[in-house]
Amino acid sequence: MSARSVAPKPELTTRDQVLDVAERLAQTRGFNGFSYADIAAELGITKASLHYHYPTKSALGCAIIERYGRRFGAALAQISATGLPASRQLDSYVQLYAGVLRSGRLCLCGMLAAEYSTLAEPMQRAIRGFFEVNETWLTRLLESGRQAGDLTFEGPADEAANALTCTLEGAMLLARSYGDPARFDTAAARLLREYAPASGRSAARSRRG
Amino acid sequence: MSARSVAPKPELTTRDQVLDVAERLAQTRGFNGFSYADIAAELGITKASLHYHYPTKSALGCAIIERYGRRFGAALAQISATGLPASRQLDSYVQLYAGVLRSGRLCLCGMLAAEYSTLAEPMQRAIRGFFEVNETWLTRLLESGRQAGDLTFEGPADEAANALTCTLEGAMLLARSYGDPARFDTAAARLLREYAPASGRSAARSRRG
DNA sequence: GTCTATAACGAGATAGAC
DNA sequence: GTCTATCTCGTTATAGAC
Repeated sequence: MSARSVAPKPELTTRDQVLDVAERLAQTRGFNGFSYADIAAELGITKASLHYHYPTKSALGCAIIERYGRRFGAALAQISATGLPASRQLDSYVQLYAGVLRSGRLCLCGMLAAEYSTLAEPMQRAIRGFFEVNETWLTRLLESGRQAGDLTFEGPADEAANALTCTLEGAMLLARSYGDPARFDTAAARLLREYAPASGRSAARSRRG
Repeated sequence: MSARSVAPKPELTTRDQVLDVAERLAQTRGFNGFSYADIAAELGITKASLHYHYPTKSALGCAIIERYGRRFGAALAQISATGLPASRQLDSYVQLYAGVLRSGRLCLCGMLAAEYSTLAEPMQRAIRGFFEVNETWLTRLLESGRQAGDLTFEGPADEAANALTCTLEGAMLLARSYGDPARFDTAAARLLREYAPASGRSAARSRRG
């Protein structure tokens, strides 16, 4: 029985460990806020070894975004696959962001959006790609939710999706500056009340009223 | 007639010119995205001269935030002084942000919020101070506007103010990444429709309908 | 108030041994 | 695949002349 035929080994390759550390640093300190030396120190290897896996920092940056986007896309697909009402899927979507913030990080691409003008073009392209995937998914969710009478909002669904994402990204940024993650939650709760007034927490409200 | 008794001279001191350049760089590239060398080159002076005016980069950072906050506060006071209906004042407030974006910049403190964890504590404190001034002003506007029947929103005014700011900050970030300032405008227009449904553009809508 | 010169360090990156 | 050693450059910051 070869190692390849059994379940994937829990041990991570150095390549993946590097990506893990770099991703976390990028989400907490920004791409210009960490160096190869930081990663090397944390993993107990040398900077030279890092360059073997990721020749340039820009290449590392692209790899981070790519993997992050892949995982994010998979999470969206998983939400879609539940077949739940749009309002519930919207809640799950918001929880995706909330979970990142609770883990002490910001959205990778929100972070990189701030540093956008200092990043190499391949990284810029990858960031735009992330937001486009996000917007496409969210637009479809909003559109179908409105048609089903489960979601309520005015105007084009893509504009609503854009506004929604802006609020979530901004809320992460401000919540961390205030050192108060609850700020994200209240902003998110307002969004859900706005878009899905008849679902979830409104049951609690009708129990109260 | 001494120079002090006449109108303020248009010539800026080096101190102010440094602040101007540093502010613009911070708003476009982030605080970790520029160096003393960048400022010195642009002004045609040496790095050593910069250190005479601002001994450390952190001191420069604090000075930038302080002046930015002072100007922002003055702009808010000017809006208040108009005595216009809250809905119109809210529109002016949004235009404050729109103007910054149109000039090719992001909100200074939104930018610094992303780099927050890498900044010295005095800068962090200044950033929080900025957001607090902002939130206090906006909360009062929303509260008084709602009481006057000019604005409509649910829940505590401070939570609404927080959500509103999140959307504007996030919209600036995303609009620039997309290279599409109009994204900010559509997100802002949605906000105004949400909070002031009976004012301004609704007149255009009723003319259409 | 601005300069030259330089210190002291950290960054990204490469060559070549093992 | 990881290491040692090194390069080159950019960074913040300081000393001291003018």
